[in-house]
Amino acid sequence: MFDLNSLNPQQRKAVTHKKGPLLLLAGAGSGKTRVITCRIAQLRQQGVPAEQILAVTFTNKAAREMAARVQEVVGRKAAKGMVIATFHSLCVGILKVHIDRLGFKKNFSIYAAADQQRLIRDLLRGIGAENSSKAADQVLWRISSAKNHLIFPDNYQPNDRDPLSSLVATIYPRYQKSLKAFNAVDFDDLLMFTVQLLEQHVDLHKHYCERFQYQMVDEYQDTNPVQYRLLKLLASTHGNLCVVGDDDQSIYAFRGADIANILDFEHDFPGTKVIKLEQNYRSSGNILAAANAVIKNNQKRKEKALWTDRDAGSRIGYFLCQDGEDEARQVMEQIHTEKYRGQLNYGDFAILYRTNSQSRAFEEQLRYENIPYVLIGGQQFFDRKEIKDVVAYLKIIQNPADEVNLLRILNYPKRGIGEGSIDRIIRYSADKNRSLWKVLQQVDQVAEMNDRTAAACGSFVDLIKHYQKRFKQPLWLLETLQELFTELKLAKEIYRQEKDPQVAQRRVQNQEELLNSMSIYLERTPQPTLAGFLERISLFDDDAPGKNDKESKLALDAVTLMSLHSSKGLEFPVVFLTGLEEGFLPHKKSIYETFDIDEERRLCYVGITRAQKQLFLLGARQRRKYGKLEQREPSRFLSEIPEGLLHEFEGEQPGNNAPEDEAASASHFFDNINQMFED
DNA sequence: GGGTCACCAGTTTTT
DNA sequence: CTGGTGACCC
Repeated sequence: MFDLNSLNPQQRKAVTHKKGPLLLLAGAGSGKTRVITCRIAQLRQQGVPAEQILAVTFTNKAAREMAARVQEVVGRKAAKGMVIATFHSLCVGILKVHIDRLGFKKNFSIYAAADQQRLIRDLLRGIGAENSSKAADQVLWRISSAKNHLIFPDNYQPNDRDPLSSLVATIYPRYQKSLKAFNAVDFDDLLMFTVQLLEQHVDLHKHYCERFQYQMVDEYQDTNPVQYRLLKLLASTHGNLCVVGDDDQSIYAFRGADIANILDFEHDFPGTKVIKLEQNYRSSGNILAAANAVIKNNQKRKEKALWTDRDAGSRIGYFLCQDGEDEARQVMEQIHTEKYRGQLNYGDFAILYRTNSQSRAFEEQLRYENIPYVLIGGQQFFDRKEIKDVVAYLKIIQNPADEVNLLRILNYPKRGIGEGSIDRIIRYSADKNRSLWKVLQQVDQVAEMNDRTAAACGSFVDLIKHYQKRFKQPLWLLETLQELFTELKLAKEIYRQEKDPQVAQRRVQNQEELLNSMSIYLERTPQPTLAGFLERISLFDDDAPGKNDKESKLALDAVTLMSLHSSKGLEFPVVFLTGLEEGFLPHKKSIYETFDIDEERRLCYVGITRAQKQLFLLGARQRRKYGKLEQREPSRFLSEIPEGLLHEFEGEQPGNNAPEDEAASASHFFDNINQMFED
């Protein structure tokens, strides 16, 4: 168990709160995860059955960590039956049981971005609209945003002033209809349909209110309107809703998060008890003072101020650099100095920036200096073509109605079903109003289908049916997957297509990661099924020990490079907050288009509060952008930090004569060459 | 079906 | 300046 005396007074109050709505305003580094786990333990101790406890997070990582810590505190047995899940997996769990009430079959597929985009592009082509990936993304973005606001296709109102919205009004209903025909739902549907189910079916609503009498929500400031509605529904009978969050760290407005959810919580849930956690256990005094000074410029916020009983620590370094390269070099210099001075590892440093494109200058410099680094963000494992191809097979085996994925693999690897034949099959399917899968099974009825193509379709159908049977054997999932790889000769196909053998090898290895993923799934799941495996990977609950996993990346001893958004929730002894210039932070879009400087300020606040011991702020006087040199102004947020907290450095002297510069970098270059030979 | 070239756009992104 | 995409050609 845990010791109440080890908590500070506010934490203790939060942990012992039992009934009624609770708003926990948890500042950065205030030990909120600890409070959540202890509160769950406390509830159990007071006799609340595990089954009645629900804890919701945004990310799989957060859910996994919370589950692990709860188990640590209360023990495995007392934790059994609790639901600690992401919003999405909670909803999948509910839909898996009840989605037939919405007219879907229970083996429904989940469409991720790539599947969605393919479908939207098909639909755009169908109405003769511009079918570029960017047009599709725009439409998709609007549909997603509608769904986040619980606007169903028949309620979508196009806006006369906005040409895109009339296109969306056309596409959205068709998109939704296609999804249903394919027995598929997208990520936003998972939430929207769950809300719909609970709103339309009183018995289900009642059932889940009784089931989950105590709810805890982490990162509540990031909830969007659907999530809010879902929580409101679940809390409507017993109302023991405890939300934890920090309005100052709300940085996801662009994807629908509504900061009003946390600001208005007391109003929305009458009788709310509010507790502020303001003692910070992460950062030194100067860092907190800077963070507080910046964030207090936001008007709409819950008043709070972080404090610590630790030392002020060293002052915050500010480097006004000549340009982007100079900025990168200053960071390197500080890494060398601080690493030596503080006996630190490379893993203790993080370089943060507003936009991912800013990582390049740092990457180049780090590589030049032979400093190990990891780049967080970028292409996701399951977004890679070779992975999507294999997953498409699995999805078809599970749900042959899924036509987006069916078309993806019908002729991959090539089996002699050309574009023309595919067109004829699609047209026949549309004419007769029969599913593609059905048409493929009676392909001889399609006119103008030559025998060879018909035979190819036949063997494709047989292949899928064969594996449908094979994958029903839960004990042989891994072997069957291996068998599928071998039968499809996927590795061969990749080597054939990809000229660069190294790239090809990497892609084959990526596919093999999927086998690892499966074997981990088998180890952890008492009753494994193909559907269960697909659900995991569709929800990005990526167990693959892949190099692209944020957690395993952070385990290496390497400097971390990531966007401010990705950094939320993490901490590092030394943090470099880079690109502190007008146009980057605040970003120019926020200045001229969305007019939400406050969100940028929160982003800055998130960056500052990642630092434990040492914070460096950097910005450049000029920067090369889109090929030409641009003058830059220091960020307005810098002037919000009291001067006494800062220690200002100048970067390279302006007008440094070129010859000297070249000589310096040349000698550096030879140093590195020499080092290489010494190894 | 694949390779090349011209053109365009350029914030953040869990699930 | 880059990377990604679409059109076009073999």
